[in-house]
Amino acid sequence: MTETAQTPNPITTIEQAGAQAGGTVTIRGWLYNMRESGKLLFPIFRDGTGTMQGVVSLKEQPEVFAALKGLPQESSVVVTGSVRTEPRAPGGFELGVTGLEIIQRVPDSAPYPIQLKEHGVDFLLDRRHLWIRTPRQAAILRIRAEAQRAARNYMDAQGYTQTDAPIFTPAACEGTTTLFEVNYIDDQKAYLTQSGQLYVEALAAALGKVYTFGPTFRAEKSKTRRHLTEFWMLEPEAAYAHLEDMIQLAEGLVSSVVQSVAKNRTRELALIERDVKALEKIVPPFPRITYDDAIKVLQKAGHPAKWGDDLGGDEETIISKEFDRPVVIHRYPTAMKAFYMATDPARPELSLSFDMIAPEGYGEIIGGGERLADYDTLVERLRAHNLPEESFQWYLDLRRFGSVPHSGFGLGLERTVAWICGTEHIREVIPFPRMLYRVYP
RNA sequence: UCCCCGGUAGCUCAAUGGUGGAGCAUUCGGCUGUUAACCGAAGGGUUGCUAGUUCGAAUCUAGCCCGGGGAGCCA
Repeated sequence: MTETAQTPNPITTIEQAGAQAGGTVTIRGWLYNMRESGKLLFPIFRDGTGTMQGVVSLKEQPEVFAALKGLPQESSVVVTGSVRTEPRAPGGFELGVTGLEIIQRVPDSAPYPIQLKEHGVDFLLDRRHLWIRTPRQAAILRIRAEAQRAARNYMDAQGYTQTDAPIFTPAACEGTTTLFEVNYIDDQKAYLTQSGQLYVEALAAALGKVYTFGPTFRAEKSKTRRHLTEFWMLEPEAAYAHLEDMIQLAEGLVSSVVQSVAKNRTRELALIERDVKALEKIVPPFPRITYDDAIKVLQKAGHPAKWGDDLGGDEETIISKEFDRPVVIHRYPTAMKAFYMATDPARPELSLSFDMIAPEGYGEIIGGGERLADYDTLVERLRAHNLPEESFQWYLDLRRFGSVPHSGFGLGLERTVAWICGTEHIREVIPFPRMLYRVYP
């Protein structure tokens, strides 16, 4: 592509174009769609920042008209024209096109596959690399970026240092879920991390308050709208922190992320038709109930739950529907939580754990709690969970050398963003979703 | 791994066991304010695969393949 900077008109983005009404600008992008009406063409351009309608009249711009007429969807173009206020145009502005440079013309023999109409999920996921060009998908990805930025800002402001846990790990962090095994160098086996949890504990003992924010992998055969095999998790961990500290941090983090998106991505939220009012209500403190009370709520709702049962998706939905904000459920039975979870000294059958359940049935977005600090108890738990002790020697070192109370949690980015966006499925909120039976494109 | 639903034109979907259709997309024609524009015409099919029942199967049966949703498990 040739450099077009020699054009006398300023190159601008569609997002910025409205501010230059009355002026002439150049936009570099793609032809999103085109409507024709006799001797008038209404091309709609997109450039990644938005879409803008153009107008070309045969009478006034015969050369541009001829070049544009019949140009297939998604052909790349550099267009020049005058920006003007136009109530009839979507967005309120339109571009009176006076110049057109076609960078690449999509061949007529193989037209762009994605139309401006509904498609099936399978079709779209097979063409995810093109699907992300549609305004809705682009808006969701911008909201994701805002959520990530806001999350980092909040953690940094709370005095947490961002660190990074390894992707290759020698063994499971938690014995329960399935791991992706990879061939490491010279016949060694390694696994893709399912959580940075253990490593972030070591980093907390080194740096005090830390968090990681990166991809994690779970080879679970889960086929639901809430699951991905590769997803991003933000995992804070703080030395000398207790359960209550983490619940408050989680409330602050989630509300800060939601408020930032509501404030800074209003255009995108409007485009995907998400009710901002529901988001503005997300301010701390969030409702909290104990696991004990959660069981009672379920029983009152006519659900045959009994103490000791795990809370599945249906149960979470029943509880979350009682509130219009995320709800914190804390102190689950020790038996149903990971081996490293600390127990409640007042009631040893309970763990100092908590989950945060998003409203509207989006499920668990946070899981965490206080960690076991005692060496002997931790060794007992490793054995009880049938975990290979030799792989955890470095982790046990954290209890040998200056063990302290410490706590943390994991926040699932995609579930959080899916809830904020109100998307049907979690796969829409990550650029290239990795799911059961789907690793293409 | 288990349970439920689906697979028909490029896409979204119709079609009582009796000649496989529509809208959109594509190509051609028309239209000076369109809003997934509209109007007219044309091309486009091994009905997921295999076997079976039947005079006759997109339709009924069995097996397999692929996809979706859910359970379990989890963020």
